[in-house]
Amino acid sequence: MPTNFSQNRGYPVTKQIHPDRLKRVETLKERGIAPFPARTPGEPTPIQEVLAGIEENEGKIYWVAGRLGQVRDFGKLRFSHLRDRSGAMQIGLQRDKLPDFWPNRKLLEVGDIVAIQGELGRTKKGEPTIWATEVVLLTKSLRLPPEKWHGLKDVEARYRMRYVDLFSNPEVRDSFILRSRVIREIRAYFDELGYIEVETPILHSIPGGALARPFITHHNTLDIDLYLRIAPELYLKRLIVGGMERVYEIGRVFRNEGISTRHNPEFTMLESYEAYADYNTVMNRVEGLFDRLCKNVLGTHEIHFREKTYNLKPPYPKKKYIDLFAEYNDGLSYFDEEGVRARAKELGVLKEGLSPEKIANDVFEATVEPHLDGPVFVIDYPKAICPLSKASDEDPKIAERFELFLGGMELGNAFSELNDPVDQEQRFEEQVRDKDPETPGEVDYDYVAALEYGMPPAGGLGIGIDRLLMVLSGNPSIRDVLLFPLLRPLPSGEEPTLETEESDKS
RNA sequence: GGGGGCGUAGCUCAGUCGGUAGAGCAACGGCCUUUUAAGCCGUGGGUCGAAGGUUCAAGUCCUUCCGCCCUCACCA
Repeated sequence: MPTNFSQNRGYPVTKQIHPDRLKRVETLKERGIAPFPARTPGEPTPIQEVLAGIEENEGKIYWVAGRLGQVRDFGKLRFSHLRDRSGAMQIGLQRDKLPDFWPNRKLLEVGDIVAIQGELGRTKKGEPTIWATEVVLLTKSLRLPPEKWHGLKDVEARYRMRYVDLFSNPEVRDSFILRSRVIREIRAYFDELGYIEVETPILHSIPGGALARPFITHHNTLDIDLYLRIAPELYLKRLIVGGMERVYEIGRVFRNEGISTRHNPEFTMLESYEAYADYNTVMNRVEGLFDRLCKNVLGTHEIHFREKTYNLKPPYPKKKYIDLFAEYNDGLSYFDEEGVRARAKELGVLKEGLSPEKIANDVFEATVEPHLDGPVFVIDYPKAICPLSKASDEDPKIAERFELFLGGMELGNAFSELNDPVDQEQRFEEQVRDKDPETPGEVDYDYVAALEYGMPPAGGLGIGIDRLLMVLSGNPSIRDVLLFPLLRPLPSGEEPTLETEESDKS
């Protein structure tokens, strides 16, 4: 009962070891065939390559290696498919071509990893086939694979046993190949703009750069608590102070918060900072990046996500936060404290003890965000809710900040970076006075010191890579773009030994 | 944390009004040299997520618990 993960009786899947397969391991050994040999014979050719050259290469000899599919047995002839990382193709085993192997043919079965040497040809119906002249078992599979036609559907089993999901549902692998290509293309984009890719600490002594509860850990030798980073922001801006001028980091951040279709406690963030730029520059960068991803990776600007279609051809509309606020709240002014308060109460989002700006922002999130399918830049946020953003030269109440919405989700956050050390220090100290558990408990004075040396005007960007991939790949849940999403661990228990297994069966 | 849904064979799923636990694929034993969800003959396989309760009788009804999914809340 492998997918009855919930039953409280220890390791859940050992029962899947198939007794007949264990016996076949013994038979193999008796016949002098290693079930888990160290060496792979020949040099396997990727199946995709074999198939691509079939017209000119028919009759040539190839080694291919991969996982064996279901066997179709005709007595003196057996067909199966073989799948490797690049694709799948048919192999044909004929008694007359495999006199030595033939008595052992039934020791090889679906799920085993094998290498096959043989001549590339076709069947009577034209199916490209390698007619084996050598068959070498590389790894015996002890568990029954999921059903050939439906694959593995049970979502919990798919996430917990992604290794099975990947080989039994080939389209899953495609999502992760897409992920790899998108990230490579992001790097190429920033590299070509002269950005330097950097790696900054993940263990922080003061969590900062975002508002979120951190994970706490402990360093034994120093005997101090450390925090897994909630954002790389403050370190990256130190590099701007240091004169690196254009830097980006793609890395994991950790937030000790809820899990949902849009949230995983660890996720991948892109952050970039560019000196002598402002948030307008950054909007151009985002458009350039998305345009490039569409052209070079997807081959289209039209994407489908959660039953809706989006066009990612730039430019994207820019809408002012204040205007959107009024638009979806009957013309109510963001700055009308009493009106906003009443509206929050009416919506049921009013919480006591919050600043007027935060109340207003809750109203914004309740009334405006559901309508932001995007792509759209929401620009010019009230400065009071943007502690790391620079105020507009024209209007000191407005911060030069934008958030990017796409697919109804907040995908990115960016601003003209606040580089006034006095202003920054005051804002940090206000945060510390606030007893909100998500605000830092300590001012990062070292970061303030960095600003005191002088940080050039800069535009910074943060994009949630996983959410971006959800939209680009059309997967509605963040778990489908994470190879190993966080699930509650199974109850620990004694894993039965194989001997126990056998005696259980008898 | 609230609400809703789900959990039955290795996998995918049925299971009516409470009345002996089902199918397809997979597995096991055979036959077959052109199949590709191969076909044909035969066989085995279940603590129905767990515990408790109601009942003559529970996969089915009730309670509690476990896990997963969706949703709301939360979420720079």
